[in-house]
Amino acid sequence: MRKCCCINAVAFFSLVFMRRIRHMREITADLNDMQREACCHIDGPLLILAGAGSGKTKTITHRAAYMIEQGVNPYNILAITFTNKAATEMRDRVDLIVGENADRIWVSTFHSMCVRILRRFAERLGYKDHFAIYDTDDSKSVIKDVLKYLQIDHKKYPEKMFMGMISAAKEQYKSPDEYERENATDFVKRKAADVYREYQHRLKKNNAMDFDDLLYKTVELFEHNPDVLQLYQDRFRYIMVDEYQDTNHVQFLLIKMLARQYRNLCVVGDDDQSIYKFRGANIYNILNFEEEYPDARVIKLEQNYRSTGNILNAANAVIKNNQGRKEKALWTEKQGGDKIRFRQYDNEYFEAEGVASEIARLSVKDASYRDMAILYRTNAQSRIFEEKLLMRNIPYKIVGGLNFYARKEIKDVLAYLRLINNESDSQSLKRIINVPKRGIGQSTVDKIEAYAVDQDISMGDAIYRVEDIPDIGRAASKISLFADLLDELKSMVYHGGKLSNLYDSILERTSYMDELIAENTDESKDRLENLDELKNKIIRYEDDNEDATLSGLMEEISLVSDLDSLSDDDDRVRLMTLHSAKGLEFPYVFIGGMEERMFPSSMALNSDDEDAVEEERRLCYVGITRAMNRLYLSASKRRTIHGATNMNDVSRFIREIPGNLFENMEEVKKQSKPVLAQMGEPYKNARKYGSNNPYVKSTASPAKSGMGITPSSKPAFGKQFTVNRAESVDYGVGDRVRHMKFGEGTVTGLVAGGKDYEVTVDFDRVGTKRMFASFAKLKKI
DNA sequence: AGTCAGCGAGTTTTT
DNA sequence: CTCGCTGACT
Repeated sequence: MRKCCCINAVAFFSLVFMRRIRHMREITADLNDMQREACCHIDGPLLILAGAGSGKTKTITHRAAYMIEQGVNPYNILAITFTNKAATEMRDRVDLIVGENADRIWVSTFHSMCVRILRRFAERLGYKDHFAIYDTDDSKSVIKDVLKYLQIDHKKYPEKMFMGMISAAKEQYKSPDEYERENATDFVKRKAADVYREYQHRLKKNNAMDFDDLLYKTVELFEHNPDVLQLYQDRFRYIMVDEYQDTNHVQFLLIKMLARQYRNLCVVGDDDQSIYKFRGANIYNILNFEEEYPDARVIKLEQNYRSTGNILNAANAVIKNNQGRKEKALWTEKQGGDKIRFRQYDNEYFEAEGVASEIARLSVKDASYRDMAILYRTNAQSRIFEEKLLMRNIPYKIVGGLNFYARKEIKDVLAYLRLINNESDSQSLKRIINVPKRGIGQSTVDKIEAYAVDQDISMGDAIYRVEDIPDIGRAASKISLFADLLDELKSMVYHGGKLSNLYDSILERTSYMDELIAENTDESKDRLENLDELKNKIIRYEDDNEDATLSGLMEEISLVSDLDSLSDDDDRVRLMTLHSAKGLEFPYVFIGGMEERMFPSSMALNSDDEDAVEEERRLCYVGITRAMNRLYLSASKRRTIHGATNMNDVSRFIREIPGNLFENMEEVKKQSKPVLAQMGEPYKNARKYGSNNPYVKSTASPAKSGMGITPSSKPAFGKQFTVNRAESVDYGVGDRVRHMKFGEGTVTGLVAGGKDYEVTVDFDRVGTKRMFASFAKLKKI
């Protein structure tokens, strides 16, 4: 019996041992030499310079798995990523390799890591653990109040300027006092220091932190509480930081503090993909890593597994034009491949149309919609692409863009939830005290606020003392009703009610939903849909978290972006900014707006910062390297921005790509010549004066439904690329159709014009309209 | 207190 | 072009 046990024990251990050996081999088996080296370097500082598509995620996930196999307790591993999506992906992939226990690795973004730490030790900083997280909108309205309070003219000194300065100060880990001291001679910055100080004061009053505070306060916490720092240093013996080129100074400090004891710090990044300088990312964190950690091992991953040779060569050719980068040479085994397609269109409608028609073509024979992405420099560009995709019934998804949580109805309801969660949150209170209308006007709100400031209490407390507030008049009873409503909702939380029920109660008790239903417009229907969507998110949160709490929900909502919910399984074309595309890959990539002043942006071109254009170029590099099989680049000769039409040269980045990499080399050469060379003498002078010049301004009135620029643009503007052939339409007289703006209606006329169909529709809401089929967004229903 | 018209201003990227 | 704000009016 006993012997039997022994044998079993031996067998068991050898089994485990063999499994481990096998695993070790397995873990590193499909890595290349460099990747394997990075994977197996566990102790001491390590810098992995990972070029685009070089298997970076694979390497670090395998590294985590390898560490666990080597006996490192997963509990002692911290992996910091830039986005929640990257965090989830990393966790899933480690799970896949090591199975159980991987969930004990702490994988998170900088911000969510900080929130977790701060919640636990909030009181050491004078905060309550239910503190709210303010987004940019919230901050802005606080700043607005501060400016009013300090009697600073917000027209002369806009909120945005102060926000930028305060943010920059926080990223540098500068307190208001330090900031003031360092800028004593600068009039505006001295003012900014005052705003900064008062802003922080108010945030604290509201028991709220902004995004920058999350990082700042964590560093502050560690600095003043060695015991807390010790706790986390002990826990995080192995630290990995992804996208290290995007870290700012506070993040640098944070990591440095945490890693000080064990020095097992592995950072991964690519200086060529540093595209967040505008929000404080300091590229020198990665460039000078070896100076900070002289004993650091440096490993370069230079083999690209993603893109074909042509695409990679184009990317290399572009990025080569930047100074001051770490020399590296990405290479691939996939030589050749499809050549790059570039095309310049007459205007942005034709450009979008061209892209949409190519997508339609590809979807028929080569690819699924999910394999394709349209990338652009600014969110504003998405609209036209959206229109044209809609017209062709191509399913698409806009990633990022105007944040779901930034919508009015969502912010309103969230403000209720936030206020219930954190009664000090005056900002949320002000937002909803009269939403929906309950007869509490601005002057009343001002009186409550003045009283709260005077008594040094929050507005949330003040509304319970209406009888003490001077001059409140007959609004008092209304305020009390509001306070009662809040009490009722709060009690639901105290009694452990479900969050989704709380949500329903809010909508019900405030009649918020009823009002929208009564409104019965397309817009209100949209809003109702969004509210439903929010409810789904809440239910999903409850399903995913056994210990679902209101503050947990608020946190998730503050820190999770649209980007993170991007799933691979819905078959749609992805539309997003180049920034959002970082870290993703697609077989077919379209980059639109390849024009001077679009990309590189006019901001960058006008900037005194020499590096501004280089950052744009890095962005271009990021964009190009997203493509696996084929890359489409497009530009538009004319583009209407804010009502004015501009003529733009083809982007310098196009000219930086060697001609032989293009499918249509000759055409590209012709098109990428500056516009004035194509247009001839009379227009030369016009260009110099930029967009305010009458010659450049469009004389045609640009059109409500995109009809302003007709297909027959003048030959004087060089070679034409007519893209819109006559569309065939799938509806006829008598059919019901839906228009994006005008709603539903009945087709009453359909006339074939020279190039297009002229459709007459009798809309239910707005009456009869006549439009061209290729521009109207009509869908048969 | 609430609504609505008219005006001016601002437009890069986001955790 | 599209918000957002102001100020006059109901």
